[in-house]
Amino acid sequence: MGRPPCCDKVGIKKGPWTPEEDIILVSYIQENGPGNWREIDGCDGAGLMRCSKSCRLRWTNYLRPGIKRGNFTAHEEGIIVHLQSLLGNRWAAIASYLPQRTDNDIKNYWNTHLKKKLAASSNSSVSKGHAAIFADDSTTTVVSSASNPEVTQMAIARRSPFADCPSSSYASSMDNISKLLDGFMKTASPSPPPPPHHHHSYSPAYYDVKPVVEVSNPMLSFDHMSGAELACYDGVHQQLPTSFMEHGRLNQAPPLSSIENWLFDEAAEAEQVADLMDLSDGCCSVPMMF
DNA sequence: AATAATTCCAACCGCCGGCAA
DNA sequence: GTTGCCGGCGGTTGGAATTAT
Repeated sequence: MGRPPCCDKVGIKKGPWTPEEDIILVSYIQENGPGNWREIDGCDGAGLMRCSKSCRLRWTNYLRPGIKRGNFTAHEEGIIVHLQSLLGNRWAAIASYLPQRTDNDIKNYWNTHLKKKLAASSNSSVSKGHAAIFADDSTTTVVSSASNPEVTQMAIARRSPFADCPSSSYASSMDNISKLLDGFMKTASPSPPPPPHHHHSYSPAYYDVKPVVEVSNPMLSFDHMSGAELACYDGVHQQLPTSFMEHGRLNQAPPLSSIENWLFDEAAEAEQVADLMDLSDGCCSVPMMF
């Protein structure tokens, strides 16, 4: 016998999320923290007629803290290209090196941009051992694709259970949510967004209410006494969940292995080259090597 | 201005491993 | 030990947005 069955699929909503649903989901996670997806779905607590899977996806790919949206930088592009050559299509593993980007984002970017560039430049390959990057009209492309098991394992190991809580600051997502709320308030009736549901008890361990010491961002502050980042929800400053703290920017990344150092050193090198190319008005006839 | 083609990306689907009952 | 759910992952798709004709 396994676990009791999840809710049936009758009445489960699909398709694009509405601002109202986002608000409800954010409110629920604000109360309960990410991870209790089983309890979110349509037959239970949050009041969303969405399956837990859909909620998790919406959170991890769109609403979660620290997500950076918009164009990829040359640096990010270089890292993706480089790691893809080493790891293959292990988007989650690649995303662990770009905490501000979701695996879905990286996958989309690869499929819509980088793959084409790879195809376009595959005729003229230059290698440096395992991978070669080219510059063609302001872009970079990888050519070879030798898989490296050591790097693969390393990347997988980096994908911690808290990988959904990125090593970037909470602010960018608070910004996301702020924008979301702003957009919602503009379109919604004068009545406020639905209040958080309280089907689950408030957990002091998860959201400790702390006095605010310093506020540099309307939605984010910092408690020097505890070293905790405080998020402002509903006008109340609350300490971010432990998972956020452990993997937030306050937490230093684990020591890099030589291979990781190598990856980032070369990525940084690529960025410098890209910057130089930007300065030279996009003249990219010079091959860029990793 | 209208239509077609292309691009982009949010969301869904199916599979798998881990784990709870 | 077995069963079946949950969470995570990668592949795929549908439709909105953008660009080209």
